Amino acid sequence: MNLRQLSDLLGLSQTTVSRALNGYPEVKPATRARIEAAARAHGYRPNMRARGLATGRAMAIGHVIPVSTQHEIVNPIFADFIAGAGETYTAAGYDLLLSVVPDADEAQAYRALKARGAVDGFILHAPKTDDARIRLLGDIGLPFVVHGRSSGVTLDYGWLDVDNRRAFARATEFLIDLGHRRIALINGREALDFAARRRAGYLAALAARGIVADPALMTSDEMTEVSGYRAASAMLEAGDPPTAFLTAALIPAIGVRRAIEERGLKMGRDVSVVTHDDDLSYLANGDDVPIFTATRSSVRLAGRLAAEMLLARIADPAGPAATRLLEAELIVGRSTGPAPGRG
Amino acid sequence: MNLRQLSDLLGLSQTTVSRALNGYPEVKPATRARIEAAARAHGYRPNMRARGLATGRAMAIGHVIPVSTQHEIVNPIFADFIAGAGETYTAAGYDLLLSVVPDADEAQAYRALKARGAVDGFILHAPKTDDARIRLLGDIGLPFVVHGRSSGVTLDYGWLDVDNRRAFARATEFLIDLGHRRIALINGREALDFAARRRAGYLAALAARGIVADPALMTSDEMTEVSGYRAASAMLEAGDPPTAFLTAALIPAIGVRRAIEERGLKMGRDVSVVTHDDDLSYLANGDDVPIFTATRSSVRLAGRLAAEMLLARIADPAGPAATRLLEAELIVGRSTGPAPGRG
DNA sequence: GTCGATTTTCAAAGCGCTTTGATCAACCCA
DNA sequence: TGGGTTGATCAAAGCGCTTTGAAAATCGAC
Repeated sequence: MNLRQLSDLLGLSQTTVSRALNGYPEVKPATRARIEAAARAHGYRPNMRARGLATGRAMAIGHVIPVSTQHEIVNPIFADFIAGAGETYTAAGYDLLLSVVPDADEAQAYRALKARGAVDGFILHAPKTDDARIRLLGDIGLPFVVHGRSSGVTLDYGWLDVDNRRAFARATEFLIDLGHRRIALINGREALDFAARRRAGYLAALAARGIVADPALMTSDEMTEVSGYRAASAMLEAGDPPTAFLTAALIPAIGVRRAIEERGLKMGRDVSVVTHDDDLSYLANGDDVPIFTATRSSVRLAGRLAAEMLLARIADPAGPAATRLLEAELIVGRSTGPAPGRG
Repeated sequence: MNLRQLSDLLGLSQTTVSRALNGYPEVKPATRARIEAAARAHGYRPNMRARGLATGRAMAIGHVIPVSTQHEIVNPIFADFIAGAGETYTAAGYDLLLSVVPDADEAQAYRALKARGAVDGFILHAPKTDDARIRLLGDIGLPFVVHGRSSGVTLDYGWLDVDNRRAFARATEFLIDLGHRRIALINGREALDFAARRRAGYLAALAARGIVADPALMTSDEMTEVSGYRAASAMLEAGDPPTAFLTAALIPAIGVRRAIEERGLKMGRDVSVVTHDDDLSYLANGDDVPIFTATRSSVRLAGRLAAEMLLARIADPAGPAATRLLEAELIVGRSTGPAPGRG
């Protein structure tokens, strides 16, 4: 059923039917009611391509996911973010267009989406320090919001981020307060902006308490179980091992726990662990009492909020881009305790 | 840059330019080359809405993700599947349209996508036993492929599935061969078809060896770390605890390991664990030697293959729907060993 | 009843593309 | 030299919608 058929059926012009359905005021209430009833009865839905062609709007938001043999951006965090953003889009009548591309083609993918008129805006994931994609999106000219920030980019752009620096500084202070001095940082890849900020927070907190950072206690890698396990294993085997670990996500934290327990040590007693927790729906950090002490910030909520910011900007592209900084909470679980020998 | 501008620029008609770019034969090679060069130089890309309107094809595939307060389908498996399917779509010039809807609206979401002409086909995720959505999609009339199967649905439909029954039967036999008799099944929600099949495989293997299944050793729940932990904890505390666990995914298996080690037991020595492993990119089951003995089948590959099947069907909708059954491999890791007392 | 103002409805153009049917030029063979 | 083919290009219609500008219907006041 298309607009012409519907309007023929009603004995009205397409104009009137279109206006009635789109809420324009110049339609007699009785007529509007009749039209709406007929539309509902016949399950009429405007063809989105035709409408898009006429209005110039795609009613869709683009998310470009680069896949690489090197790094995995297809991670669980992404799934929850998408779910959050998707809820917002659906409620607002927007679709979510996912473009999975080899990472070498990422820039092309953004350009193509714009040139084909496929989307009205973008969300940019996992920004790196001084991320060239932000400038690219600026050039392209469609509204966009960055999930995270990118130090070094001077452009005015919209973003939504967690205060990663603060979160990791607080986590580090928390461990120092428990008497820990040998605190390891198992970080994500520090080319990623959020990882660099976390490291800065960690270093600042150590420095503030007069603790000299030990390069041997800092690693930066993909956030997988195995990388957490490997890094922690190596550090625990070395002389003067850490008494506490700070990890970038729950999954590497699970690897760290494996390394700890494999050595007959007990997490929370012999070795403490604090992780960042993205509050993923299917990977809860325990229930009543969290397994891991963590800096927590819901990535799903971030998705919802970022989507709202983007839709707002699409609706009104004027003015400076909005930014929003979320605070992570520090939740105490069973993975931390006083440094050994300080009971 | 649109088609008219490009053809004006070249002094040709839109017809000729369109034909040249779409590979039709009735264009002089020299002209075609000139057109292609100009198109490339100006970054011309056909507006997908206009093209879709003219051709009647959306060049997009719909994935509907129901979100619920009850169950989490937004799971890590989904992310990897999407990544696999997305690669195929991109290579074929298709887009991936993700629709995140409250689960009560799922049927409406499919209908709306069709009515709005937004997609050329669907992939259906996580089918339940006798899943009504399959009939719905049949009614709707757009091609679709189910990731999984649905017992009880008589309709002829396309699907791609892992032989879950066989996989879990083999895993169970493997444990029996190691001397285990008290084998627990920590299953996914058995309303989901794949979970029901796994249970059937497990029960069949026990029965074949004359072992009476114990209802106290079978649970069925969301596949989270916590649910794995809880189920395993309860069973280990009870009288006559299991000596081996079979879990539905890596994440609950991690919960099971936590329960085991929390009791001072050692996984692989005191208690064995076999899990299904979807071979997720960011949640590898160890590296050289797997952490968990597992039935492994790449969900990302499944995504790629399912997408190929769907695109093939869109290209040629005639004939019976294709189906494909993948075999899971049984890989031996460090989480299994002889039943205690049989060393 | 009439006239101007206000509602309400309509016809038609246009969004950017594909595709049908026609035109025009070039070619071949009788 | 002319008519039938073939090859290359074009003008125009149409996809289903929104939106502009005009027309028709209704209304209020005299």
